[in-house]
Amino acid sequence: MSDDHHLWTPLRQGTVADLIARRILEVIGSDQLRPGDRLPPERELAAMLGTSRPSLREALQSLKARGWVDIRHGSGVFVAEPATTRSLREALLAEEVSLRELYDMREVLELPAAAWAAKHGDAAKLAAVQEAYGTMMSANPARGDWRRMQELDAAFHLRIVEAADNRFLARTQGVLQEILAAGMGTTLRVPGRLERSRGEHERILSALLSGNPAAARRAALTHINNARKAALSRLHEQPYADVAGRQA
Amino acid sequence: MSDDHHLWTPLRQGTVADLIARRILEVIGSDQLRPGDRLPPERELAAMLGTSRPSLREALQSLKARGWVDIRHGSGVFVAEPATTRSLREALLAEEVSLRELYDMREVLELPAAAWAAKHGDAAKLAAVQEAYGTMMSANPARGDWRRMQELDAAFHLRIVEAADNRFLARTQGVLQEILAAGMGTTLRVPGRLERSRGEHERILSALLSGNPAAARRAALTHINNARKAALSRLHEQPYADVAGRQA
DNA sequence: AAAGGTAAAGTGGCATGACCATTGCCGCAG
DNA sequence: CTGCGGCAATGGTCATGCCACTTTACCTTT
Repeated sequence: MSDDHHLWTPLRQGTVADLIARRILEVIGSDQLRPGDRLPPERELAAMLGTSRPSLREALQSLKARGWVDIRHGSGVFVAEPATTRSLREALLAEEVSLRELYDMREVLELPAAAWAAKHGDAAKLAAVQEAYGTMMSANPARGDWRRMQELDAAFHLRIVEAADNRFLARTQGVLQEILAAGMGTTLRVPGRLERSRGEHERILSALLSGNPAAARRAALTHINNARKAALSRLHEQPYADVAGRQA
Repeated sequence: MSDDHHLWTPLRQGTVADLIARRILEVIGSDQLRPGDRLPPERELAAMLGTSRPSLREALQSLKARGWVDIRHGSGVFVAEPATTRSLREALLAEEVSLRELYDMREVLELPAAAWAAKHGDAAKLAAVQEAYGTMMSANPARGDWRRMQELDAAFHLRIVEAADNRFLARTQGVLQEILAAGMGTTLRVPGRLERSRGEHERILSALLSGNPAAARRAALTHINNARKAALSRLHEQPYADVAGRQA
């Protein structure tokens, strides 16, 4: 059989509910409708779109799940605030796996990785670790650019795992970091955490460079445990302080 | 006015669609329904939940938007595969990972898993491990059904990891097993391997049931090392003999 | 016997229409 | 001017019927 199938696109793609959802997103995206604005009543909107009310409602549920609209019984459907959107998405990501599971997984991956890197890591990859360390140390946190600080931190740990010379391990660590970053902000903003973290990083690095697997393992464990504590304290304080009261 | 309002909780919280969605998530989260499984037909499920089909459909659209289910016109509603698992597998299949890396990864994942399962594993999940063990022992290898033997073996190890109560860990192990199975046949056909493997499994299981983390860890390490040797010896003989032509 | 087409059953997709529940406003009574 | 009661607007839920897609089994054709 030939590979012409990609030439033919369906006349109408997706279900009606999906089409409606996309259409509404277009309108919101084009600023014809701004956060806080009310959409037309379901009955009217369905008529305008030439569909039934159930189909429209399915589309609205989909948008609501993704945090784009806010449905209030008795008053109407409103375009949601962007802040609400973001926190909702984060909450959903966090719901998938708990913080405990994620940090336990860090132990599973990073302790053997540190040990292996110290034992077998070749010079080039260890140099990459060292370079990431240097970049991180020279970054200035005064500007409050926490996002960049987090990226540098993640890069440092990823270099270590890569030095362990196991692609499966490295890939898994990459996915773990993604989830961790998406589910919560950096833990470095916890008072005093940044300074302590730097010291811990230094201990890990020197253990790697001196080729001491046991020390590298211990240093990594200490670091992860402290990061875990910081993450938990951050959760207990004021999670999502900027959207307080707007939650469903 | 007094602050008694928190004493009074609404009889039923949220809309029916939301309740249904939460209910389905519970079922999925409790592992009674696994990725790839099909949900009951909409009509039946709606009847079981005591609601109407439109309400159920709204809930399904919400779950679909959040990536929990996969709805296929004409065939059914299926539990979706977590995005993390999918991306991991794709990335790993693209680049060819070596046997060494795969078996090293088994150590990384399964040693802590065995230790945790022995230490904290709840009775139900340990019972699942024992059941998998029984099924594996009662299977008759005389029929030469190596594919089934391998599946049972993989199931046994997966149950252990699941007993460690970490969903991220369990998913990663699932991907690892898939790749291991796709890349090479079972190592159980190596002469004498089946018998030795059974003894090793028995030692792991008894360590788990007696709640001895250190012993569980040692037993798992021994098992993996022996499996690695068998895999290597098999590789030198007739690599991929039994899976030729069965690949996608 | 193998290949292909066809019909039927199972399942999701969509529409209609009716009624219930909540909210917010407006007018009326005090 | 204030309070409250009712009414209209709007989302929430349900029942029912039919359409569209997928899959499977069977039957025809070669």
